[in-house]
Amino acid sequence: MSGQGFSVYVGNAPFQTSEEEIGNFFSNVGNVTNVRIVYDRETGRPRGFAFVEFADEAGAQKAVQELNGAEFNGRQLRVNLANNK
DNA sequence: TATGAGCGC
Repeated sequence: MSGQGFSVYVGNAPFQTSEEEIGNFFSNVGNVTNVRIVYDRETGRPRGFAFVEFADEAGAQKAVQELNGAEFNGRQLRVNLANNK
């Protein structure tokens, strides 16, 4: 059925936010194993979204349920299951 | 000193 992995897509994130802050925030719903902020290859600026990887898929799904729409540094986060390439 | 939908080094 679902081929989705343990990574979640985090959109609408503040431009000035570190992976540590994101990991700390998502650590509330599960065991975060990795956080990757997506930067632009051409300019090097943050593109405004990131990916958070969880140790378990349950943590990823809980992050979607609990943190999707949650406020983070004044922005409302968009959390969804990542494509997991 | 910037920007704001969307899926990646």
